[in-house]
Amino acid sequence: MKPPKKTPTMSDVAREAGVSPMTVSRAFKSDAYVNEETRKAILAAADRLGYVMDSMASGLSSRKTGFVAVTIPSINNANFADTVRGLTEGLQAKGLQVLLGYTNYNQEEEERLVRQLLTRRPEAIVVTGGTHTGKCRAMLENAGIPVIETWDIPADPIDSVVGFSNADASAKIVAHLVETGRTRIAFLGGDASRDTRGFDRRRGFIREMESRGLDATRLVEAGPPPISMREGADALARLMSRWPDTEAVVCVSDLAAFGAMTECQRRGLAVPGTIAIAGFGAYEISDICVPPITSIDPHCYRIGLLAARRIIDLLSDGPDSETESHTLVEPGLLVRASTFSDCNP
Amino acid sequence: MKPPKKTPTMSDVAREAGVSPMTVSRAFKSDAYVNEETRKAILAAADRLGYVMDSMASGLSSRKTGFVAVTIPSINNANFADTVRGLTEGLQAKGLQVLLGYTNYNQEEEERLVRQLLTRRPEAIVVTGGTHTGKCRAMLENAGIPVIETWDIPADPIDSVVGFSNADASAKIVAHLVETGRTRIAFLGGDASRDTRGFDRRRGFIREMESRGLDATRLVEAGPPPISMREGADALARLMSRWPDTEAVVCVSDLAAFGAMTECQRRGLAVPGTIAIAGFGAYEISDICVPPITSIDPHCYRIGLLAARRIIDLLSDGPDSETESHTLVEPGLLVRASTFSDCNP
DNA sequence: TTGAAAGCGCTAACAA
DNA sequence: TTGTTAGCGCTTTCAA
Repeated sequence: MKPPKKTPTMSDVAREAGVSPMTVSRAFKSDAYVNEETRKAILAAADRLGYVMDSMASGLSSRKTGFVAVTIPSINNANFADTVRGLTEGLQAKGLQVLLGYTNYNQEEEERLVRQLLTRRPEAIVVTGGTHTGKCRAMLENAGIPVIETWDIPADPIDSVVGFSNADASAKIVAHLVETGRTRIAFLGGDASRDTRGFDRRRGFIREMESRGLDATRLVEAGPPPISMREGADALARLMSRWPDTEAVVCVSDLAAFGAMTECQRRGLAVPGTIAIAGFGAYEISDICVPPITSIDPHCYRIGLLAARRIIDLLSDGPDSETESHTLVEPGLLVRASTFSDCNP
Repeated sequence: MKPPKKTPTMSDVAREAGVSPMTVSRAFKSDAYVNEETRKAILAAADRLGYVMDSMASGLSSRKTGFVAVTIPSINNANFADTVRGLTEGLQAKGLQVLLGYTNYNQEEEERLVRQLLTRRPEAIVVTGGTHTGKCRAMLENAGIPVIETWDIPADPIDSVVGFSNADASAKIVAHLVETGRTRIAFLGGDASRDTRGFDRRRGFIREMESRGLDATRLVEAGPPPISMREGADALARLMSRWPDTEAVVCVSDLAAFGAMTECQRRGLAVPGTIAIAGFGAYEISDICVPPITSIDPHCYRIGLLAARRIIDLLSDGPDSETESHTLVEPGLLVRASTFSDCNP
């Protein structure tokens, strides 16, 4: 299976085709001037030899690796996966390839990862969130490439931003719950210390509750992120034993929300009759479960796509920038039956 | 934000530290002989300059890029995400980095992707499944690196294999359903033509049904993969209108199974009383939903981990191979309340 | 323990 | 339209 012979190089192809290596190089870049017949002959020779370009060597020489580094908190999350899809698809047209890494929701891990990724000399880097360790931030600032922070509106951005306010998203949910008659509302999220975006959602919850003169102390912590469905269920159990008269729960994500809802089903608590439940993320499950769960759509795919556009814009050296340095992607409120009886099918 | 000065090179660090570039190179490889004080001075100089190694140049020179290429059908799937986690974590100790790409369950796309990935000169490549286009297979065979096929037991393996029989997994489910008294059993899956693993599960279903003398024609197609929860729900609706007396459904994945179950809830069909539902993949949702769904655990993370071990084994040039060329990871049957009343909580 | 020379596979820049 | 020269940033190999 493993032939001992080395992989052929451009010179091998050149010899096979009877041209110089440079001509082979041109033949592989579609935009270069090469005689059409020569190109055909070269491509045929390459095919005969099973030649595959070495884009590492190419990148070293041209100073264009074709990589865009991307960090996400977890690879096992449909939201971030959608953002990565948006990036991949948006970047593909320009021949840019995503180099992905995940941080496990951990800033030290992010620092390690960013260092490793920069080692590959990406042409741009996309990070999730706007909070980093000092060293990580310094590396990003000194990398000399476009940096895009996403999924957040950082107070002090490094460079470009494509994101939304997690706090405002929570506020939107609170407003909806209050408008539909609830006042005893709880927030179910992760430990305040680790998940910055989850923490922002919690902050937004507290701010909005207090601004409406409501009690904002019903806060249940479900452990470090990511919060699983199971943890959502357990947290709901704790919530109901501590504050049994709770009328609504704002969950840090749809996964926690769905877990909480299953716990309600097990306990015979009617949703939304006895307790209303809201999530975050517009995961498929919140749309299809019974009853469907009210959620916030952060437009994950779109965030990726806009980040890709911004990168392409920054990398094409014309000064005719068509994208903004800071792009706000306004999250949408999806009102569904878990908070609003008239929505019931 | 973007300093115009170029990123510093090893020579810059060497000058700053008053040594030769070669010594700097050694200082960064922990296993090389360098005076401890010299190393400290070099690392300090590197820090002062904000130096980050160029592993592309390093890879070109040493012929070791540190990449392991990995292709999965979809990035938005918890099962494949777990396999990637296993790979990433298993490879990390040896300083190998996963270079990930996804194929959208499409073999032409896989061919394109494999070509692109080989361009980066990975030291090994892991692919999902054992069916590829001819060109793709040829590229893999000629790449001169270890190739691991996963999530399948290919009839004609390219090189190493870490997987399981999708057909046998289905058969296991059928056996369980028949043993618990069902005979009118349906299979709910994707279009037969596209998703090879889904097709294998369907094949296993038919084989097992027929071997038990049961009718194996209740087959509903839910479109091209991936099958969403929504498609699972729609397919169940079609199933019940075509064969209303169906007693059990074997679904191609837990996501389809959960969608199907929500449809049952909407129609007032009792699960498992009226109809039993089984899935595949041991996704979290099948464990927590009400009732929990019987599933097959393919041990996704373990597949990734074992593939990583195999790669490390193959790459470390000692002939003392501790791993098998073909590793079978036996899937586990998770019997839960959606097929078995006594399991009800 | 350190350094000098050569070159990994490719492309920019120039020349023909 | 094609070729030549030089060199990208690093490591291998050999010598000191």
